[in-house]
Amino acid sequence: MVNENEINEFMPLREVVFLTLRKSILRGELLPGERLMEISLANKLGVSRTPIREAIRMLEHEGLVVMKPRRGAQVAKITTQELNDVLEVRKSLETLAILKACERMTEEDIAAMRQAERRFESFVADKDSDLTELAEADVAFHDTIYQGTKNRRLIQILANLREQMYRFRIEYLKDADMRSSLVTEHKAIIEAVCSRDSDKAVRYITEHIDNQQRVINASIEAASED
Amino acid sequence: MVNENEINEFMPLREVVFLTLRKSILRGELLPGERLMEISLANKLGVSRTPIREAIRMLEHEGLVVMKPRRGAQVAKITTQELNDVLEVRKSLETLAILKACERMTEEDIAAMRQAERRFESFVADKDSDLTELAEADVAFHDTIYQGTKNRRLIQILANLREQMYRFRIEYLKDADMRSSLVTEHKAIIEAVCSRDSDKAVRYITEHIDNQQRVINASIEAASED
DNA sequence: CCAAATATTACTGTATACAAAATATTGAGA
DNA sequence: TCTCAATATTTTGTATACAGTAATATTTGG
Repeated sequence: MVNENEINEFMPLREVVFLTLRKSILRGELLPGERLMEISLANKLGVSRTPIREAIRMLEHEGLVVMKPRRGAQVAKITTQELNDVLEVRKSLETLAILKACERMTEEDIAAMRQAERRFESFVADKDSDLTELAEADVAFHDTIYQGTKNRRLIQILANLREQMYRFRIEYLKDADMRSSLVTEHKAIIEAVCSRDSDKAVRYITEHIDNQQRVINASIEAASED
Repeated sequence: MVNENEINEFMPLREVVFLTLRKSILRGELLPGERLMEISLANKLGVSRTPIREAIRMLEHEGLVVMKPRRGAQVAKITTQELNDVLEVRKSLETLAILKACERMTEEDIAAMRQAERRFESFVADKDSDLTELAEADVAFHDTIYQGTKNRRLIQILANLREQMYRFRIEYLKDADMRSSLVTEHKAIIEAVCSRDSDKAVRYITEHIDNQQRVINASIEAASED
């Protein structure tokens, strides 16, 4: 939709601001509830209020910020309820995605998926790789599946739902055991897709998401005890 | 998300402009490919360019307009491919919705659903009722199911997907036979939900969407022959 | 009369200015 | 010292101004 992510010099400032603010929110640099004040943001980023406001409109529509009437924007708070709502939808759409991927992935698509998995695996093997790299490699792997569905709308919605959970994805990547079991799960998914075995693929992806859900809920429980 | 739809006088102009433009696009008054020029829109709506631009940012993020670099916004074109992409996702999420509705709808929710259906039925019976009323009553019926899921994210995404197809929904309501079969389908869905029979409910809702898909694709075929 | 070069126009992208509203602050009186 | 009102400050919402670029019209040479 908006996002092709190549920051070239012809990209409008609003896009740059949008990407910058979104990254800050998803990485937790801007905390939930924090106010986004236009003038200070404008000063910090060295632009005027106009592109700041337009970026906020985009973030608002994506659900990452909420507008308080006459009080401006603040970073959206995520409740356990909302997170589980997202996961419920996501599980359904991930299932649809893997089904369609089984039907529609070409040999090249499958090669790209294997390639992405190998990359993720190498980051897991490397003890020095940081969480951001790891998370990106995981995203890239799942993206190859999404792309395999050939359904642009599905790709877009899934990418969006994933972003809503970025902060929590980081959590479950901290655990080394979790990482290696992710590799196992990825490989099972790949094999199922390769043999076009949609029943198996659905089973594995469901398990994959369920595992994530468990870890995320546990980490929220832990966090709410602070 | 953005949309609580009560146009009160404290609503920012950007919201009013956003809702106005969206309605125009969905009702086909602004045609696909048509350019949205800021100054003329500003003059027409009696506001300055600022709220127009912010509304365009929201529409852009919703996918209803696309930005051509340095050429501004134009109404997004919908291809058959895109429409079928939307329908594929929608079928999956409608299925999820009816499942969760079976689990979670309260007696009041079910009463509201029956009520909405009766209203739709009376519009169908009335030969004078216009298509817009009919479409709204149909929307209201399905909304009661969405609300029954208690999943705000799901409600929001389904509402959004439905909007993408507004133009085509009108098509299949033109046929009187179609309308009465809609009533039958609605009733079947209600009974399944009432008895918490999720298998049956899923079967009926799938059929419901499949019927829509058939009619819409037929109407697009017909239209593309112009 | 046609084509290329140039001038003009129109529109976007960005910055800034101004008004109204909300919030914070100050000060007077009890 | 506390409370409440008046004032100041901050911040949003909207309008407008200005610059740069792409599209279009115009002119000029062949």
